[in-house]
Amino acid sequence: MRSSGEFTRAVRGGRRAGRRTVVLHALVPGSSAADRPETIGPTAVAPARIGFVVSRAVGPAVVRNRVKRRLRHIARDWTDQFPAGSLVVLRANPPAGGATWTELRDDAESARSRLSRQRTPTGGRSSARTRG
RNA sequence: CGAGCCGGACGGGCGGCCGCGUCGGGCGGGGUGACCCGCCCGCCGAGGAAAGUCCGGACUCCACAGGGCAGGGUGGUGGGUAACGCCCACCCGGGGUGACCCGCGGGACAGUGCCACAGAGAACAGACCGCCCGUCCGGACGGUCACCGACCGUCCGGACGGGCAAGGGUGAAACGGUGGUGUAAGAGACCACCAGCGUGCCGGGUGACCGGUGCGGCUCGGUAAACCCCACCCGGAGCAAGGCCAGACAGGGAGCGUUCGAGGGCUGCCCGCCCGAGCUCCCGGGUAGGCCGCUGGAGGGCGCCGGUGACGGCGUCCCGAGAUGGAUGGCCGCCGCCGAUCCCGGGUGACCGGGACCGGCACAGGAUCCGGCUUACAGUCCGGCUCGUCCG
Repeated sequence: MRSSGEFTRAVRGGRRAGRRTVVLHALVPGSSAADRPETIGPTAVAPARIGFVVSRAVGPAVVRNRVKRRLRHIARDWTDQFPAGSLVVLRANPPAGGATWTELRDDAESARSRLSRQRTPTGGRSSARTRG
């Protein structure tokens, strides 16, 4: 995600799951009439898109860049974990600057499984645990 | 060997797997086209401070970048440089035994302001204690008169009048210092030397200034990161500069004005100059996308020459980030350095050598590009120099 409008819509209109180091927002299309899936071409639907928010409260530039790179690494395979057209925002809390790699990964994956499990289209809850 | 001063360099290394960004090549796709997208392969991919954004430039636009006032900056001298508030050398002042270090280092007889507390007195200053002289009072001792008492002399204490500023004490600072003459006691009151101020001459230096010598009045505080004065410098904005393209919409109303000039620009004002037919406000609507600028430059390494040096000249070789929600992340192996624990060997011992395992390895991330400054920083290496001790 690149535009600030998309970030605002995802953070304000989406579901939220908070952990110590990160907060995850996910806006899934179809939940309301205003959030129709964006279309590219006549039939294809855009895949889920992800954005990151790392504020100055996390730390100086070196720390912020490292946190953002780690979050990007974690979220590499998340596009097929959310329905097409979803807007997903992964935001870092201030403790993320001092967290280790495993702490950050576990928090982010925990938040993701919480949101993506409840949004499985078939309603099945056992098949959503695809972590690892 | 110990303590220390100055300068310079580095700031983890090698390798494997997955992933990311630019560029080049290949294949495929979209589009009339400019161009864009996907996959594969290859090369490359953060710093000495990339930081703070404090100075100086290059570059871009403002027509030229004019004069005065205001404003800002700099402040020993000479040089280096594209330029600087930077660097080098020297001068002066201060500190250190020394190598060296520190200095926002013009002007306080152009003017104005301010100097707290303490202290007697703080800027044409002042007399608390004190020193000296005189008068008076009291006391002690001695002398004279045969005694009480009186008078005279010496000493002590007090009051009053006057002289003094040497000594004590206060302070960051007390209107020169030392010695002498002088005096009732004293004082640049006078004398010698010294310090300081002003001024003349001689010598050295491009210069700041230094050395020597004569004269003068005798001493004349500090603060200009207080106003101010003097000299010199400074046009404004900044890569979101600026340029090209694509795309979209929808206009309506009011006011001022078209050479008798609205409105702009040149800095804040004035003068002077230039552009000039649109400009301002209200209501309503649309867009905020792409490309260029964009990285080879006052660039770096080495050698020679000039210069005390900063630096300059010549020759030769090398150049391998250009993102735009902003590319460096994840996992692993070996080595290096530091710290704790344990084991083995040597030694009476401080300790030395070897091994195992655990933990740690700083400060910090480009955004137009350079030259500086400042600040942060685990640790390592190199060179030069000083002082002390011991040995020869």
